[in-house]
Amino acid sequence: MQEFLLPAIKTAMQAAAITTEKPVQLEKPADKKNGDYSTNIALLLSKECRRNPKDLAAELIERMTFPEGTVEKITVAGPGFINFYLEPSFIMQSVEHVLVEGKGYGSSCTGKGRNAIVEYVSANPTGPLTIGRGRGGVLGDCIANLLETQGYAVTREYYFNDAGRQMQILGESVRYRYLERCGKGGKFPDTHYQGDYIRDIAETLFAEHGSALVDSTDLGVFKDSAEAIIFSSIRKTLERIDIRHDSFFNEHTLYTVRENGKSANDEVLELLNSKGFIGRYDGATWFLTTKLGQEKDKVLVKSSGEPSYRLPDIAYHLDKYRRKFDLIVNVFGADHIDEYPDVVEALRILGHDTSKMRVAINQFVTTTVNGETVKMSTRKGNADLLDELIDDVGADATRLFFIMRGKDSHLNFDIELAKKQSKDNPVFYLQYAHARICSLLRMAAEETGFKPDGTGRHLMQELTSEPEVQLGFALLDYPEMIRSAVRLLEPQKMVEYLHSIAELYHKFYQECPILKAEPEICTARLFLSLATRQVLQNGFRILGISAPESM
RNA sequence: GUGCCCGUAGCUCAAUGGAUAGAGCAUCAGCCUUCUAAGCUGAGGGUUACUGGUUCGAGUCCAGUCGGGCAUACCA
Repeated sequence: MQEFLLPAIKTAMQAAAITTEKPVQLEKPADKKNGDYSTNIALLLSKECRRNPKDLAAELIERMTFPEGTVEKITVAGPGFINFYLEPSFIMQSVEHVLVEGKGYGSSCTGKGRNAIVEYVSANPTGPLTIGRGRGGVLGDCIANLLETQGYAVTREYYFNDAGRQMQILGESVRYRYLERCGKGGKFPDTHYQGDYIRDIAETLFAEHGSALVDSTDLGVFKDSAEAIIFSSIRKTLERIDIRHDSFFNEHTLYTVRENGKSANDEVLELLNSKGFIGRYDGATWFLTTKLGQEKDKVLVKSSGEPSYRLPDIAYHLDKYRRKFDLIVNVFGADHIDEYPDVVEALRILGHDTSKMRVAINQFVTTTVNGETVKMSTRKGNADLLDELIDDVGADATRLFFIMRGKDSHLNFDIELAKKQSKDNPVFYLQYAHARICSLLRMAAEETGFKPDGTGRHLMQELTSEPEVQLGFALLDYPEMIRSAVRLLEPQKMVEYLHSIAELYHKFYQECPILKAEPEICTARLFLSLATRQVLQNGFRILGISAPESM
C-alpha cells in the first residue's frame, strides 16, 4: 500500500541534496487527522542539516511527485511531520487485492523452503493439564500458525519425560490409592500426588485386576497405566482446543546408549569437554559457566551418576540443530527463565548459530476466585484444570483469553468472571461481526442474486464515506500486522487488530445501509463486507477460533 | 542479595521514541414497525508508582528508589 511513498521521499531528498545515514520511517498516525501515513524525517534531519524542520519538510514536499490518483494531499504538521493523505478511491481500489488473494491474503513466502520447529506444552505425564500450561500451549500453536503463513514448513513438537523421579512418585501415588481401594491403605504421604485423578486411575486398575496387584512389588504396572491414562487425557484436552503436535520427543531416548556405545548425553559431555567447559569436583560433573562470567557452575551429572535436567536439555537442542531446522522456537513458562541461557551458551560453544533459536517466554497465569489469588500446584491437587475451563467457557474463549494479553504480562484469570462471561466474552464481538456478514450475504443472494464471483468488484472505488474508507484502509494493514506478529512472536497483536476490524465493520454496518442502497452502491458494499469477512476468517484461522456463520 | 518480567482509568489490559495516552468490563444517558441490539452513539473516570537524566519529542530509552511476580537445587 505505502510502498510507493518511500522511494518518492528518497528521490525528494536527493533532489534537495540531502545525504544521511538515517533511515526514512513511515508510520500510521493514531489520529486520522494526521494523515494516512506520516514521516518524521525532517525532524530527524534538522540537526545535521542545521535547518528548521518545518522549512525542510516544506522543501521536501515541493520536490515529491506521485502517480496520478494516489495521493490527495501532503501537509507539514506539528513540529515538522510530513503527513500523506491518500485518495479514497485509491484505497478502495486496493481492497480488491484482499478478494483476489482470498485465503492467501496476508501470507508471504519469506519462509519458503525453510524448516521451523516450535516446541510447546511439553508437560510431563504426571497429571492433567493446568490452566497455566494452556497459555503456553495456545501461544505455541498460534506462533506455529503464524510461521506457516510465512511459508515455513513447521514441525510442532512436544518434549516429555516418562522416566525419572517424578514418574516414580506418580507410580507410588497410584499404588497408595489402589491399596486404599482394596482396603489395605496406610497413610497417604504429603509428598505425593493428591489429585482426584490418581484415585480414578487406581479405580481403573481395580476394575481390571481386582485385588490381584496388592502384593505386587513391581511399581511398573502402576506407573505405566498412570502414564498411559494421563497422557491420553492430556492429548484429549489439547485436541479440544485444537492443539495437535506432529512429533513427540521422549527425553528418555537421550539416555539410551546407541551403536557407537554412547548416549546423546555422553556425546554432549564429550563435546563440551573438548572445548574445555567440563569440570569434575564434589563428586559431580559441571558445566563451567563461571568461565562465561556467570556466578556459579551448573551441574550436568550429579554425584549419584544421574544427569541433571540440564544435560538432556542441551542434548535435545543439539538434536534439533542436527535435524537441520532453520528456525527453532521454544515456548516456555517463566519458571524456565534461568535455564535456557545455559542451553544457548552450550550450543554457541559447540559452534552452532544461536540466532536461529528464539525463546518465547510467557509469564504465569494467576487464577483468582472471589478476588483471592489461588496458588496452584499439581502435587497438591489444587491446580485449576484446563479441561474444566474449557467446559466452562468453551474452546474459542479459552484460546482467545490466553493470547489476548501480551506474553510478558502476568495473566490474571478470574475463574468466576470467565464462567459468567459466556455472553460478555470478547470472543463474541469478533465472531458476531463474522456472523453478521454471513447473514447479510445470504440475504443478498436471495434478494438481489448477488454472487461473490468478482463481477462488479471494481465498484468499491465508488465508496467514499468515512466508515467505508476507514474499514477498507484497515483491511490493507493485515499483511503488515502478521509480519509484525511473527517478528515479535506475539499473536496478541492479531487479537487487537481483529478487534479493530470488527469495530470498524460494526460502525460501517450501522451507518451505511447495504441492501437498501442503490444497486451499484449495494454491490460495492457487499464486496467490502466480503473482503472484511475474508480478513476475519484468515485471522481466526491463525488464532484457532471458529468462524460461525450465524449466532 | 543477584538475574529476568511487570507497575498505565474503579477492574482487566493496549499504545514500532511521536501529535489530545486508548479499548473492554463496570457506572450513567440515548438509538430497534427498517440488512442479526452479542450492535451503535455519547458522558464521566489519568500527576502512566516515584526521582533524576538522554532529545526537537519519553508511558516507552538510561540511572536510582519503592511495590508485585518468577527464578536463583547435585527437582524437571
